[in-house]
Amino acid sequence: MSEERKPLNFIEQIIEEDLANGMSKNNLRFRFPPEPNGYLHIGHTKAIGISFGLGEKYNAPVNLRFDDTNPAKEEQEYVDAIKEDVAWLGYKWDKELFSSDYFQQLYDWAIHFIKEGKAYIDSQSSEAMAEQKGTPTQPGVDGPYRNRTVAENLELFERMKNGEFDEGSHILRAKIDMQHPNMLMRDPIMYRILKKEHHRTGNTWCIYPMYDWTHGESDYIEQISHSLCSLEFKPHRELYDWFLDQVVDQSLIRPKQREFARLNLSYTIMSKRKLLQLVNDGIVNGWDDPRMPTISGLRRRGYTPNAIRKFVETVGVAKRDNIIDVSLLEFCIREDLNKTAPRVMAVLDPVKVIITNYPEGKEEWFDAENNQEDETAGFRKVPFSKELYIEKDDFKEEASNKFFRLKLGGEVRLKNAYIIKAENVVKDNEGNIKEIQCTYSEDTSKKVKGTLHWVSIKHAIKAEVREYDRLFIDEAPDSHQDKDFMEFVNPNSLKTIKAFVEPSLKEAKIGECFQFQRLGYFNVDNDSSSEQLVFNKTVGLRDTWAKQKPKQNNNQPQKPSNSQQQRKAIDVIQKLGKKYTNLSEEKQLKVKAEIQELAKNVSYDELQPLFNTAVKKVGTRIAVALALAVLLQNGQERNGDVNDFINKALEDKNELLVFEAKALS
RNA sequence: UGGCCUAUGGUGUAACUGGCAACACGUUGGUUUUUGGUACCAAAGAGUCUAGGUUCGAGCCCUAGUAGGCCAACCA
Repeated sequence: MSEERKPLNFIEQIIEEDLANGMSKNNLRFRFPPEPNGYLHIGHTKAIGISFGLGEKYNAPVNLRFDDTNPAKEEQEYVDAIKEDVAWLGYKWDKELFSSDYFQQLYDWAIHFIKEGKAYIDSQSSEAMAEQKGTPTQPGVDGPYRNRTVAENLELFERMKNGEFDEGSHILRAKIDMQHPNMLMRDPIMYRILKKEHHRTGNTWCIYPMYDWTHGESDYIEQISHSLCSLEFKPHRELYDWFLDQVVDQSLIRPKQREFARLNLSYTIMSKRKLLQLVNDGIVNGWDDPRMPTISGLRRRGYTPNAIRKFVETVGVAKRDNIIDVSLLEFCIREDLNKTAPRVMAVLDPVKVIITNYPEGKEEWFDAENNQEDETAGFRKVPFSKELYIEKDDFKEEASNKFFRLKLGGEVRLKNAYIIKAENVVKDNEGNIKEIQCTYSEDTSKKVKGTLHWVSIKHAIKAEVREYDRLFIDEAPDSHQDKDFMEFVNPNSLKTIKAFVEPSLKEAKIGECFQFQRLGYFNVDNDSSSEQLVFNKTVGLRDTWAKQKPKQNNNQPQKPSNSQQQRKAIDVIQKLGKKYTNLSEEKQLKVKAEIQELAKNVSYDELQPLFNTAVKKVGTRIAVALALAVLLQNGQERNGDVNDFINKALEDKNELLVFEAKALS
């Protein structure tokens, strides 16, 4: 078997390098460290996928560690929800751990720091400390308590721990460097007083360690080899390493923090705080609302772990900011459901069809294939009768032959049943179509272009269908400095429909996924009961017909084409020039004309700097020559610079350039 | 008066560590089809932010610039 080299992402490359440099594969260990202060969302799935994915790839353990150092925000409810979500995604953690497990060890180390003169108690207000800290562009200054004696520090810290002081009156800081260019190194806080009950340690502690102090040391205690987090923690790495330096035993694994770009999805927000606001403001009905990008929301919407994992895998891992198009997510769920979801028929927006030549009272039960993508899926029975529903959109009195659904005088196939022909329509006083009268033919071998889905009115079950649209109408709702993301909330993100579904769906269970043929994928919502079936639309089928129809809603995002036009002519010329020499002769002529046209809007001052373009950049020089010709024609005088440029071009070995230069001389 | 990170088709990620840019989504055609779905075929779309440099050769290395992001919570 030839070994295929699958490209490695930069984190895998780092690991491979470490392995090559002698690290044992057995020492590989990862962790996923959520703070239990909210629900996991699709963005977290990337972090989960990276660390757990590495665990699977290298057969290494992955800990689930709750970063619970702030009792004010964290709750058991979130711990449970997070565990459920990670497990649902199909990942298995090695140990379930909590940073709070390490509070004693952290405390002991802190004492050690104080004794070594590497930490001290500060007793100022947070405002005073913030002022001394400086700004990103200005260094900080030492505070008045920075040089307390070890004995004094030890005593105060002891009393902090014993609860003798109020919140905010003292803190423990690492003693590093108040002038450090990295603000995180300007004597960062290690402990603060918080007289709150902790979800796990109760009232044992009233001082709690800060993230920076806790995280690296927790990694070290657990012997995590690679500690992976998102980009905004990059500046923390220096501090992470500093803290580690103070305690690390050379014979043990020293964890490495590495950072990747977090996932952003178009038309979506990822901030827990903002998601919470949607919940609190009643924009959505809870964290698991199917419109939410939370894992629980996606689950309820009908997304599968498979699809989400595939998505995260496809998205890749790198270090630059990104916005992933939701269409990729939709592709992943369609791809998965196409293979697995049983097909059924449902009519969401019904219009009545009467089959005039079908006997009154007769019914037939046809075999219908459950899933042509899956041979083992089998068949079910669907009932047929004289009166049916089809979709309103599937009928037009008159239409061009591009419309191959039902029209007067035309024939279509009813999926799994007969071919019918529309003969007549009955309308109410206002001209709305009340029923379509058709005749059927038992010859089903005939070739007809359209196939429609339908339900027998007599047998159909009423069901509620919830159709969702994106929650925001802006591609990046929280990226506008001047506008609040709430301004972009889509008021029509939920549409509730009374639909008719085939009777086989009567026994459908909560969570089950179906393809409503020709419409999309739907799953049974939690709100569903034996009296009232409720479906969520997970995602529609690809609909190439909809694209052909003239667009009715002109809310199309404006094309960024004007920004293209606004690009300065000289820049465009430069760009065109670059590829000039690689083009076919025919295309060269086109580009040449384009450059000549653009050159009319170029000033000499813009062009002049390009005269000394590097010799090897022939294409650019040709473009300059072409533009120069236009300028000269329009009265630009030939000065020394111009002549130098021309002469140099004449001496070039590239024929095209020489040709254009000759035209100038 | 700063530090750090990033820059490749519309989007995302690659490019065997320097050898004339690939894959997926999306887009556009077409074939098949009892889903205008799926599957399959094909096409268009970037010459790698700019300018210099090193090199026989640069998307990969160096220098300078530009643009974007992150850093001033007793949050994580």
